[in-house]
Amino acid sequence: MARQSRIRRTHPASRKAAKAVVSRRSAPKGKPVEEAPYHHGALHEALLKAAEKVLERDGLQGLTLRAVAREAGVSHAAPTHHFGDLTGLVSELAAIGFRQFNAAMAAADSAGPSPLDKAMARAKAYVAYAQAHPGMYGLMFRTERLDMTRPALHAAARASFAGLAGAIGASRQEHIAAEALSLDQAAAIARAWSLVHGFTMLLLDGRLTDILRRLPEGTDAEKLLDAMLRSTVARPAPP
Amino acid sequence: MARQSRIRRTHPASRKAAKAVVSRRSAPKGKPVEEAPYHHGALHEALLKAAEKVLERDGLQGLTLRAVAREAGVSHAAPTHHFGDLTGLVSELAAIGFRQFNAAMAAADSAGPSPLDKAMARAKAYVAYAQAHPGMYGLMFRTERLDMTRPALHAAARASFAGLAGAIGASRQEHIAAEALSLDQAAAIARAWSLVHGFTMLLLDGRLTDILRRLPEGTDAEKLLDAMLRSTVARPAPP
DNA sequence: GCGAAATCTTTACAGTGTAAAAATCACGGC
DNA sequence: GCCGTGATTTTTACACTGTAAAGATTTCGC
Repeated sequence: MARQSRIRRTHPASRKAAKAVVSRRSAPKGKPVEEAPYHHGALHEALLKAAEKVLERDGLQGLTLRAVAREAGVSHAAPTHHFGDLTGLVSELAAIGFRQFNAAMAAADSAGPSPLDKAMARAKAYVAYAQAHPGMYGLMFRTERLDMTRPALHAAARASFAGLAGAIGASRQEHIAAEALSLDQAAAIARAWSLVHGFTMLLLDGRLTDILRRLPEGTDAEKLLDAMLRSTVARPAPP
Repeated sequence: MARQSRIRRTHPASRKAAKAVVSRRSAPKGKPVEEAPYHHGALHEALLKAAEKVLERDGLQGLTLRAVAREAGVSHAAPTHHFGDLTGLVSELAAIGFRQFNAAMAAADSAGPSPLDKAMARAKAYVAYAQAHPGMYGLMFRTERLDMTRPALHAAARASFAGLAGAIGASRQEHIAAEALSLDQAAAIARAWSLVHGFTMLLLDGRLTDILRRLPEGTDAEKLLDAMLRSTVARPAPP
């Protein structure tokens, strides 16, 4: 699609026309005088970093193959060799997102004495990651252009789910097997995941701003999340 | 973006080159012999119907202005005059989706004697609508290209939220004011909405297939939803 | 060192959104 | 009745996108 906002292009026109130019590729923040070699050397990772930058700066709409190539200072077709197509790039980036997310969840796991505190801390870490990296979370959960059969993405997403299932199992003092699940266990997992994922999506989509505006002065999303999780314990009334 | 799948185009090339052709525009299922007038007459609604058709057939990715114009048998620029841009068309279509959704929820409201049964019926109707119209639900909740300030969309979405809030209030035997909300009320609303919306999104995204596969033979999404809602009542352990 | 393979650029093409101009028709005032 | 004005629709044009194919350059195994 043609985006309306014009974006500055960093890639110079042609090598032949750039006789006097010292550096053919000028990465946005790279050292200025380096003679950029024809072979980048570590373009794979550079493209992924550029992609994350573009994603968080311009959103999902702005995350295009050509924008990433511009950000990395290479020709627009360079990413193809490393990722095949846009789905490939997006999937690799989503895998990075899942690994970041897993690390954030693991870090939150240490806090809290009681299992209830642990669960609250995990839920808050979940939402906090999504708020800190809205582009990434959106990429991981709201994009149809993900190829879940890619090994890196599949493994990272699976690890994320295993962490969730393990936490649920621990809070119920059960072991959750890798294969079979009881309906009760599945319901507990689906309930926890749906609750926190749904809240996150509604929050990122701005669907909760109306609710937040009607609350007492200065009540933010985290307070609402806290109250919601607490009410899940105290008040057994279903929707 | 350039889509890979070639799509047949129904719109003939040029009027001047179509001397022998009786009907200039041949709508996909219209009566064959009608001489299509230059002015369509009801193009606005025809475009919206075509858009819904394209959405449910080709998904969000396939919902383009030009595809809708082809489906309706008009030139690719015709929708611009009626909707301004793609955001306009998508927003009007989302408004239709919210109205459909509201009607489905209202229809489910009659069932069930106890308030708990009512709540379960509402939740099931919610998920059922999304499963029956996955494209529409995705459009309503997973698209950044929505202009929520458009009157039709704003009103329809607001009505949908009011229905939810009203149902929560009824189940708590409270009146939920249009302006102020207590933290407790907001938490109850956020909890119900997050739970059902999160479940729906995970389900539509295929993120629950792993869970469903590990369940006893023949357990489908509705059974899992039922168990999840029931466990929300019976089991007070948070995530 | 040298040929083969990997990496990167150029070129090309079909598809997209959107703006502007041209064409066609409906309709109200005379 | 008819004519101009405005609404509706098509044509044309352009910048952007993904992707394929071919050429240029460098690295690497031998």
